[in-house]
Amino acid sequence: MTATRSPRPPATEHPPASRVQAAARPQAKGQQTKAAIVDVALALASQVGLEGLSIGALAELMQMSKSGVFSHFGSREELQISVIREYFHRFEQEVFVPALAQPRGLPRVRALFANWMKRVSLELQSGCIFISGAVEFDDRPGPVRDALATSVQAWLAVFHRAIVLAREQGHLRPDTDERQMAFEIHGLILGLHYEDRFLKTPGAIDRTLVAFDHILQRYAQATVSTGAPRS
Amino acid sequence: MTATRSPRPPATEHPPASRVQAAARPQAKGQQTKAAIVDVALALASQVGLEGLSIGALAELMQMSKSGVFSHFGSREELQISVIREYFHRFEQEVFVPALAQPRGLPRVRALFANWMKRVSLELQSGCIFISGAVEFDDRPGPVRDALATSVQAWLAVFHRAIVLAREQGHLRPDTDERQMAFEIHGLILGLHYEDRFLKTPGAIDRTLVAFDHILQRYAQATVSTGAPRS
DNA sequence: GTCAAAATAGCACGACCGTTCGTTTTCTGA
DNA sequence: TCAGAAAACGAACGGTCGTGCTATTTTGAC
Repeated sequence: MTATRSPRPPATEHPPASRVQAAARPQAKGQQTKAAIVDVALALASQVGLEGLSIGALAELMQMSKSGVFSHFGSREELQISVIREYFHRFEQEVFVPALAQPRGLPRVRALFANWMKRVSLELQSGCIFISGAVEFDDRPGPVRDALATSVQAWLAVFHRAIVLAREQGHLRPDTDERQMAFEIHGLILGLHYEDRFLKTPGAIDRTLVAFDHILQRYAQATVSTGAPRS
Repeated sequence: MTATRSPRPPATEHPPASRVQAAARPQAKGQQTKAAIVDVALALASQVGLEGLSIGALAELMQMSKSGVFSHFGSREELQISVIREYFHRFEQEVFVPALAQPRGLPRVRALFANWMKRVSLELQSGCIFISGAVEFDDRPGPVRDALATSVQAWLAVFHRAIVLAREQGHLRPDTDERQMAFEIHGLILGLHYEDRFLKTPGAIDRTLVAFDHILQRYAQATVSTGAPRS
């Protein structure tokens, strides 16, 4: 409580200058350890949730002392926020970046959706923090919730942008309400997460694909190919 | 899924015979207290989740001792299961039962959906345990998870049944895949919960209503009125 | 009013929680 | 090589957790 100063360990934050010999001395020991902790913490939080993430359990997995782990973050909240940032980064790398290989428009939207599905279904054994976190923090204000909401909104904005591009490319009907379409697709992802991961409904993935097609059929410009030939 | 019979536990447990003078001696003191505890526990769990539900906090709210609360359940898991059963019961009373006033078919489906939306959106300040619980227990096997899944599946089966009736009434296209339709609507509810309750996206309710209309337009029998004139 | 049974209280337990702090080890750069 | 800094440790604190146990109180039927 006192702690008016908070010495602010530089987190990852800004790697100030250094950067020089790059490969040779990639980062100080501390940063390296911290990254390893966040890595394990993310895996742990994917199983037990951000709220279930405990420093003791994390220390055991890391074969470190509790205080050793703790000192890298200064508080549990900061650890949670680090995990959220890391998850966002991976989400970008594994969902967004690969989809850029597809041309603007419906093909890219399809790729984004397919990658997104993978992140959420049982294919990955680990859960989606953006979904579990939303439930855990939906009426618990604070910096963790803020970080989570910011990350999610950033991703949703990216997806929305891809839809806008698809309309501009003429792949979607000119009167398409892109936000409405994004909302409907987001619902599909949440449905997939629920039915596949919790209820383990057989065929949930296929249902999601069919539903996605239904949405596309509604919004797609009839005279133009919707992109993927079959697959 | 299994649940060939569903023995229908009458809420609290078995009030074996008694039942006789009904109104005069409604229930033993213990049952009464237990019901009051479950009532408060449900409200608490709606805010902090089933995992966040703690006997200590509950005892304080009840102005009872921890052991006094505890002895009614024998374990925390049993408390959680009691809460789930109570939530299911209220869900039935507030979502399902009122919709029976509507005639079979699309009108009843619409009513079910409208009541379901209310349960999930911010109108009620308390969260939906079927949704938060799914995330908390999606990879945590055990009796609590089982109770939760059973309740959810029972409700989804009811909703599915209403759709089947709607098709049989000729309100939906004869080739309607009722499970697919139910899946898509379930996704809408989850989307509403996420965007309204967590992201607080403005207009989430309207987006949900529009999306519901889109689904109806896809599946509805074109030659027949879809039921509700406007509302 | 009596008395057994049911309900509740009180207390203690071991475990784990996040956090603090002083010490010790390890790393790093000149 | 060696000092200074960074990192990790270890023990402890005050809490809360679920759960046993034994008293004590309350209840309800006779």
